[in-house]
Amino acid sequence: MLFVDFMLLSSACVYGLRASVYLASVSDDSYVSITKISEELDISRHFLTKVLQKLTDNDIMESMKGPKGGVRLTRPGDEIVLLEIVAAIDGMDILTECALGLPGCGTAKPCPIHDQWADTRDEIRQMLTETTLRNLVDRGKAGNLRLTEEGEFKWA
Amino acid sequence: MLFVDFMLLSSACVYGLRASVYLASVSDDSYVSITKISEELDISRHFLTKVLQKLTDNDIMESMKGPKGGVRLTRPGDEIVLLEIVAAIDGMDILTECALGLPGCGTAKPCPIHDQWADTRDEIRQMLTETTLRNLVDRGKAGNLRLTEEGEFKWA
DNA sequence: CCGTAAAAAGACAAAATACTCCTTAATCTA
DNA sequence: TAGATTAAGGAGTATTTTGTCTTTTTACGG
Repeated sequence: MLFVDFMLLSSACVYGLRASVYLASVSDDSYVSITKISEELDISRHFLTKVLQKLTDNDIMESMKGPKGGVRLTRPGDEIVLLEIVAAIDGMDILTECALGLPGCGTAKPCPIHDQWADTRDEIRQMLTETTLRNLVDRGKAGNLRLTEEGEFKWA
Repeated sequence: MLFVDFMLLSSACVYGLRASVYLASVSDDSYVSITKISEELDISRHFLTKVLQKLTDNDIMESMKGPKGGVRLTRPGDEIVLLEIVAAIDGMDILTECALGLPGCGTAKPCPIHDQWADTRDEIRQMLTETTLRNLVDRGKAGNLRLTEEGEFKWA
């Protein structure tokens, strides 16, 4: 499922976000297998496994092996903000790096675009920090919004 | 000159922006050779040549071959906004695509993050639309801001 | 204890991006 | 007109990201 052009977030990060929203939407405390998630969201199972490992490594999810195993969120959806997921998968660079790609750009050694970009970056950070998984689930359920390419996803 | 991590803009786009700001800063009407630009900004000459071809294809720059040839901006720096350069090199996808990577996401078929992301995207678009090359040159000259990694660049 | 189901881990393949090199075409200068 | 210089064009390389496949480890259920 390759989307040809440039995006703000990597594919891996988008998959992680969608899976996290999905888990938040079905959350009783039970584990959900990655196979199930990959089928619901139409994402490559093996690739999603690797992506979600980063989230378990960062204590955003926890996993259990064996039958009845799978993954689940470590905290309720209203306590997990999007920034945690983005940071775990793509890192914080998008929120710290210079838009001109000059390493070390900052208030001490700014490039001409620095202040302009810093404002925009703060908007992104604020959005990612203020939005919880629960917010997205509520919005998704209220508006019957899609979580898959074809829009066939049914909210629990 | 490979910057390892994820960035909002591609390397090609960053090179194009830096070269454009450079040209705007030295602009009399003369052509500047790409070799000169690549040396001033410490960018691979061959790669920069390809990037700048996209800008000439999009009538942001014009070129001339032969001795005394090179490239120059087609318009004064205060008439060229950053969005033109970004669109020519990276395309408009960053300003139209869904943050969840769902093709076709929009007001008609929104994903749960759509409205949230649309606001942020508008901030980026506004910044890229309101900022001219001249703005960056003025800011660069006023603050002696760097345009290269080592900050050795001298504004004309 | 055994078979099965699931995540974890690692090797591999494909695609996109970033970069290099070589040849060709255009234009200037002598 | 000839030689030099510079952009354009095309082919090839390297690295990263994305995706696949196989094996191993862990846990459940009989």
